[in-house]
Amino acid sequence: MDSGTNPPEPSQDTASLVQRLAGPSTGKAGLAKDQTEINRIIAEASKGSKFYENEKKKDKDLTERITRVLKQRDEALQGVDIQMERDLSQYIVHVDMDAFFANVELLYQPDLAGKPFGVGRGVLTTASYEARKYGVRSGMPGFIAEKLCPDLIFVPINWDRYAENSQKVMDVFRRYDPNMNAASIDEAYLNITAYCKDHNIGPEECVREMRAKVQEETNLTASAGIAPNKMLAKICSDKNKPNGQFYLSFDRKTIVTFMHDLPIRKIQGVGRVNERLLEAVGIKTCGDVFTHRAMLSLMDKQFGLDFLLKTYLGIASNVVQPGQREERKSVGSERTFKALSSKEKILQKLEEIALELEGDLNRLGFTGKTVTLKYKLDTYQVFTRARSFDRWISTKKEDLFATGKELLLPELPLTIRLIGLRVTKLKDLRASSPSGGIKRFFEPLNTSAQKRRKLLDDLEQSADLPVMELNQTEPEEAMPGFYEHDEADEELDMVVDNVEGEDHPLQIHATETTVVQTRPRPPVSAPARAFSSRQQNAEASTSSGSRGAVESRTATTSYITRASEAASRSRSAEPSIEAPLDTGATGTLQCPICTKTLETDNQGLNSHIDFCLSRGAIMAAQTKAKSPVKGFKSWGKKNSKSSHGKRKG
DNA sequence: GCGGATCAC
DNA sequence: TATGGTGATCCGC
Repeated sequence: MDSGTNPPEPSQDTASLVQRLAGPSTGKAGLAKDQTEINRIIAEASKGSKFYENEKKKDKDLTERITRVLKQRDEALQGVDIQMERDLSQYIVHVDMDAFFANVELLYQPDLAGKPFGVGRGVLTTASYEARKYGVRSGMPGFIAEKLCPDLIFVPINWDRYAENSQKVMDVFRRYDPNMNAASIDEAYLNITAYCKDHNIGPEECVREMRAKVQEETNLTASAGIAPNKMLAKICSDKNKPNGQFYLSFDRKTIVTFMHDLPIRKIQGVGRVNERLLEAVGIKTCGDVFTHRAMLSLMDKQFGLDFLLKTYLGIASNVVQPGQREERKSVGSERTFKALSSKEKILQKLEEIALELEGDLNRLGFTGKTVTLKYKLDTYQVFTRARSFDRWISTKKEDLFATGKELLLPELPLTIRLIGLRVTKLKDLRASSPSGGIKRFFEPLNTSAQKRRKLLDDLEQSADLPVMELNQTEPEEAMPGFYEHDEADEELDMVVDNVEGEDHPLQIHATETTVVQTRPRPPVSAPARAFSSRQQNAEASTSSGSRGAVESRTATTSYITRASEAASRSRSAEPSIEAPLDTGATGTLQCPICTKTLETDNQGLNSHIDFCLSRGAIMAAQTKAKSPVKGFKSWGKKNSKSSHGKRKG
């Protein structure tokens, strides 16, 4: 910007010095050119004076201090990495079946080979690889897929087939890790460390062998990722898909490099919405997290600094265990249909749903205390209405229907395209109840196999659960999800300890985490905030087995755009996303980390935050990580104010 | 506790 | 002309 003729080193100093000389009142309004010119004149006039020399020295000192701070910060983060290496001991594998539904269908309908087809109707759960060449993707509406590929063949869903084949596949996986975690019908996490050791083979060879076994026994192919933790393994399994595998070298440098250019969207828990929010603040890749760490620390409450930093460093849980306990939180049923306005017809749909729900509740052995009605208008706006009871509700269709009606009737008249009922605040009727045993728990579920749910429940149950676990312990303390608290936490704690030891402890007020929790953490992991909630979600969902689109995360352009448009259309306008920091503003700012009040501009604040970050932020983040997690919320207080009307169509 | 949102699959 | 279903979590009320 200014005198480019200066020697290399002073150039930077000069800029800040000039700024310093200009005094604290450099408003941002004046804007660059005028202000720089003014600053220059002031600097020129001050030259040679004692004041000038003193300021020069002060500026130099500050610059050096900042250099030290940055170095310290880098060392701290490096320290985390180094510590992390201690934890590179486990070979974690994520296996993902290739185009699972499509390839299973090929086993039953060989004439489909080489043809473009999709599984599903309204929305495709899977597209054959042939169809993908046309741009057809899972999650894509059928009519769009058809436009992309007029010859597309639509194959109806056959859950029985997928469940059966999934069983076979999982059985293979289990040979390599008895504690394998079936993350969904076509995905699993394994820890093959023990297997590799026992059989004296390397992880890559092991996985190659396993995938070959799968293919040999099921004629289905799988892709896999091998990495030191689940997050990385999952990302890696996508790298050489289909029918490939990717081994992420277990050294810090490789991991950091790997993460650096990785689109943040690849991280589990970062969906379309958060991708856009992060993009709006300049974060597209995991490396950008580091670049914008100062801003992110200010946005901690919204984004979850802890989660993002861990992600940037490639740190995540490496605990693999079967989806065990019955931690189901809800049972529900919903159906989409041609939009209806007639009260009678709508009630009929509701009754059908009530019947389905009754079946599900009884089959699964649950009741609950809260019933939630969900309906979607023909405008696609979704609403829910709930009612809680003091008692366990009756799971009889008539009673579910009655409650549903009670919730729905006041809303009418409406034009509705979906109705659903869900029961929450569950009670597990088959759990180690007062007198009963788990008796029917493993009893074969004979009925007609048309229900995918049942099949998948079978699937889960077949993962031999130790029976004793179930009746021995109080429901409360049979809490294995506890481990989900990954070792990363402990390691970070250690690192922080080290860093703290080097210097005087910086005061860290847990800014928003009211309490530093020393109590045992709640069931299931409570890692970072925000995104982590979705991680938990993913973890938890493994126990019930999800059954949605296979291979979902293949972003499609057009309809995604439309979806988000629709979403924002119903609200006010697109939230105008402004730079959260006024880059030139000077004033009283509060450091979000140490909560200290600072009289500085943004640059100063940034420097200060860097300072805090290098020593305290990680610890603070850890502290917070141990308490229940907050979210990834609206954009700060400033515009968080309700755009939140409760209107309905 | 309720309702809206987001996310995974 | 026709965009799914199940389950989980978080936040602001």
